[in-house]
Amino acid sequence: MAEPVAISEAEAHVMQVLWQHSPRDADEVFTALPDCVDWQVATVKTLLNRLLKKGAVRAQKVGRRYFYAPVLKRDQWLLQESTTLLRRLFGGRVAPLVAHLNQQRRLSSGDLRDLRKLLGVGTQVP
Amino acid sequence: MAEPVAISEAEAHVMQVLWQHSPRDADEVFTALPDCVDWQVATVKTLLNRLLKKGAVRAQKVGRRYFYAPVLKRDQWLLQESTTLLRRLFGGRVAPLVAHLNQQRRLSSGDLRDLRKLLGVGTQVP
DNA sequence: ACGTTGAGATTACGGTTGTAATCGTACGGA
DNA sequence: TCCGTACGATTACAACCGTAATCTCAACGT
Repeated sequence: MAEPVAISEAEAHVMQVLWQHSPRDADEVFTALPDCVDWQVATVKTLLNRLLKKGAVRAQKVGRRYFYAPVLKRDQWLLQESTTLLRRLFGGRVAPLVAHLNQQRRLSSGDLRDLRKLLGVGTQVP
Repeated sequence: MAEPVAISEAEAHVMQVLWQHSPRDADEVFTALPDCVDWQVATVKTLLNRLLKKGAVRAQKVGRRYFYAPVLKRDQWLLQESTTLLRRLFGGRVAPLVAHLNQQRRLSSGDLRDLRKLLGVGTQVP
């Protein structure tokens, strides 16, 4: 049934690099982290262990070290986080979010174009 | 400058009732909470105090009790939470979120209609 | 004047999170 | 064979969170 594994902010950074490419060992995860994340290796190991305990990643021992791979799927995580936020803030629907962003002038013309394209609005006069 | 006052989940519930109507005292907040939130009055008072300390609400003493009102604006909060999530998950843009929901078949026809209306797609043949 | 009571203030306490340092130990090199 | 080293495992620790109970003191009623 897959209970909703809750991933913290920091843990999510680790997942991101594992989603990018896996399996990877702790050190590889460490070096693959974006520059904006400035941790010690020890921190990465802690997070990997927490993720293991949560069942969000799995580890395979090769020699003396472990290689980690995601168990939680990225799509599942995206959906979970998104719907949680939409529920908390906008009654679970996405249109009010877009409306809000629009009202607050936070939609670029690029955003609008992408959205229109998505919604099949492209069916105009060729 | 208004630093981004961070509101926790539980605190947000309290803010919601204050945004609905304010000022209110602790007891009024307590009774105005939705049924799904099942707290003791003490809990509400704790949260109100934490919000006070964070500067998210302000209190005015009348007789022996305090009446609370939001300082943090709802719109500001909505925008903050939304953009934070969009940044964390979708590179800060909203179209990929909608695309994802769509792919995962999480957009109802009502959602689609609302979105189209919002995006001025309504300009069709009358 | 005094006690009751009800409001806010203080304290509690276990869990999670961010961020590591340190410990223990198995492998590989000398 | 012995030692250093490089990993994972264990431990640390403060802040924040959810969730309250208890304490304290001022005001109201008698």
